[in-house]
Amino acid sequence: MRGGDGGGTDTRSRLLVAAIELFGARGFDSTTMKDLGAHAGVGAPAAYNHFASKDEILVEAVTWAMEAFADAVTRADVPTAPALERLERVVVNHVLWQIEHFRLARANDLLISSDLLLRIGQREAYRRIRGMLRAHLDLVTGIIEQIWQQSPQPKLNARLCALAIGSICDDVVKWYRANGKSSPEEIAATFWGFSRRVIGLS
Amino acid sequence: MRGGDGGGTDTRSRLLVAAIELFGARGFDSTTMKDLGAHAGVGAPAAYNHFASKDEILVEAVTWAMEAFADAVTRADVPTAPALERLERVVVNHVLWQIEHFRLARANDLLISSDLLLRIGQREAYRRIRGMLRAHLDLVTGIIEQIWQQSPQPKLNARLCALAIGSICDDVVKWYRANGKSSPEEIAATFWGFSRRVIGLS
DNA sequence: GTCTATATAGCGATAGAC
DNA sequence: GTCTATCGCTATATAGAC
Repeated sequence: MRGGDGGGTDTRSRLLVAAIELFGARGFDSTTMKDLGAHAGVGAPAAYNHFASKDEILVEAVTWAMEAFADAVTRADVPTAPALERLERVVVNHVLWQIEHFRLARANDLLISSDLLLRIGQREAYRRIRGMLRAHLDLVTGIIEQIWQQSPQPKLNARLCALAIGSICDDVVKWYRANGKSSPEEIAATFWGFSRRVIGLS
Repeated sequence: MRGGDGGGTDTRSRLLVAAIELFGARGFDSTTMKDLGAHAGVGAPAAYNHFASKDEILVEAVTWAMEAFADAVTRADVPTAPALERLERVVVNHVLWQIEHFRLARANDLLISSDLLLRIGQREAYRRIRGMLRAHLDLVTGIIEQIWQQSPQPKLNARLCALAIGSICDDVVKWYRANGKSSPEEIAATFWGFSRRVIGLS
């Protein structure tokens, strides 16, 4: 866990960046220590001055990425604001984060959906990461229920709506390809429209 | 390409099943030829009596999986039916297929989103698979536009709506975990409700 | 068509010089 | 803190017996 500085400014942090980029692009197993080192401007053995193993690089990188996501989205929420505005901010922040850090986001999605951390025996890191994802889902679920208290929508399940919104936002990169002429802000606005309709608002 | 029989009934087809299951669960690189053979009841060298390489097993397996999806969803469409019914059938078939063949679906999602085929130099297979995905997206887009001709919805983009529906359906396995008590048919009905709202129907 | 044995290559990780 | 050299291991793929 260290001091929580996100990795410093030297070889160590460059290795974390390399891990995100290369694990996300090619996967964990087919990225070699030599690749990581080369991307950070050093040789393979130098990485072992900063991390105990390749597995540890993965854990630190994915943790760093998830905390960055939480900072940008979950922790940017203001619980006292009107519920509808809160949901809009969460959705827009989520979409913008996915677009601005698409390699990082893609790496996280791949690693999480393939249960890689479990496979290599990193149970504690796995639980921690999933806990952060669940916290985000809980936040969205709660906001949706709060919105419905003000304008009831009895036939829907807030948890499933939150999942639907999350599924759409996580796939934002596909949309960029399909609609390359739009700015990130326009894409975010489109997504906010989808989210409103998913939860039953006009 | 062979005769298009889907792999026969012997070791060859068991190897294809093993490839889907294991590539989907652990990824391509960390699944060994020994693993594949063991899952098919033979040793590692026996696989080379049926495939030229590990890469070829991947290409054949993912092609087989995509054709199975197209058979279940895209080709089950009846172009002369009412547009709204067509969309419902496509969405429901998509969801049910993802649930019934979740390992296969998951494997395909992982392999496609990681651009694995490109990485191992299988450009032709890559283009073919992406073409099949695009065909499905084109189908849904066309149906949505047809629906809007009957009840106009000018402010929305049909392509983006098709992408949104696809993103939700592809993530169905997450929902199964979050709502384990529902039957596949209930889940499919919920998804159809989401899809209707995404395209702006009540 | 499957096996055992093996060739060949590349991986993660370490030792020790600088 | 990084390097060169190397160990130990495992992977894909092949050769040849059955």
